[in-house]
Amino acid sequence: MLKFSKKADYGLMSLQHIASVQFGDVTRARVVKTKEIAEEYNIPTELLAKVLQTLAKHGIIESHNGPKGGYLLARSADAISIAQVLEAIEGPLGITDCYHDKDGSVCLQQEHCMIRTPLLKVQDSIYQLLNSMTIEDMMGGTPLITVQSHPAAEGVER
Amino acid sequence: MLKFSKKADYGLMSLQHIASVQFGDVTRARVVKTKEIAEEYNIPTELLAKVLQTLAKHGIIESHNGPKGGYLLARSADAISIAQVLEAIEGPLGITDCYHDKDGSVCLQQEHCMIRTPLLKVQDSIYQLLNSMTIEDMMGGTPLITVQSHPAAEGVER
DNA sequence: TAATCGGAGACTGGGCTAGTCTCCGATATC
DNA sequence: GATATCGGAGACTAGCCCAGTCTCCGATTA
Repeated sequence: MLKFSKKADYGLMSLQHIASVQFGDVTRARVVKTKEIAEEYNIPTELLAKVLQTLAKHGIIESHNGPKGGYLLARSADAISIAQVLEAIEGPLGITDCYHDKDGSVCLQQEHCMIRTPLLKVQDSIYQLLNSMTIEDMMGGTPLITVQSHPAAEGVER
Repeated sequence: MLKFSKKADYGLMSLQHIASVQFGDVTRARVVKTKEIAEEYNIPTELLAKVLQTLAKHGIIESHNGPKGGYLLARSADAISIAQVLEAIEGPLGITDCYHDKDGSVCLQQEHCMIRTPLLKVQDSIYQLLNSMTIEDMMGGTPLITVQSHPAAEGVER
């Protein structure tokens, strides 16, 4: 449950890789080709291409065509949050359907639904969590995120 | 992305309903029938039946057969966390596949995967969040969960 | 002008989700 | 003890979406 898609995994891996090539060792900074990432991480090249195209379209990475082309981060690694990457690849974050009913589809349960508001808070908390972590945090550094427990719920057994 | 399944929604709604019937007004405490919930919230009866059976099998609610039968919470509402409900219905929480490779399937990316550890921390944080909120929190009370931001990531634009 | 990049869209197979159907067993009531 | 009303359970189906493939195009550099 609550699983990331493979595309999201591939996207995060790629960004971490690009960041490490681009910023890890200044003397070797260069653009990164799709094929290079695909081979290193055993990802199907053409699927990865789609993921990178999506990230480029959302302004997270820059694309450069032609021979010697490839991708670069569009901004520094600490300015790219996991939430941004996930939203680019998988669309808007939404724990339940009823928070983005673009079309006319109305939640059949809404007349008596009591759980909408509490779940919205959960969703916001998850979003904050994902938005507070960046690509930089995934490069060797250990993330320092903690969650403040709800006092009334302490001691819920597992 | 990161969406709950409909079954999970139905399960949470049902538990909130059962809890409010059972504990909301002591003079009217009674067992709750599947059909009653299904009709009130416009949920397909037989699908809801499956969800409730699953919750019963996991010891979250008690079933009573026969006429005048139905369901009751197996413990108080503040002892049932959202995480427990989700795990019962959707299986173990796992943001990425590679955290529960029961069978021999091995992550093809694992040899160079740098994002495993950081993502595990994200997963734990989400779990804590879901485990700190209970059915009781969904009954009128507003949940008080907050997330402590990662200092280095503050100011990441959206 | 040719080789090497990314851009983009159509297409497909498979697995999962949501929902249906059917039959069974337990129990309360008369 | 017969019967009606509950839950228990498993097979089945339709549809959606994810993952991955194929193909062709445009841009750029040498």
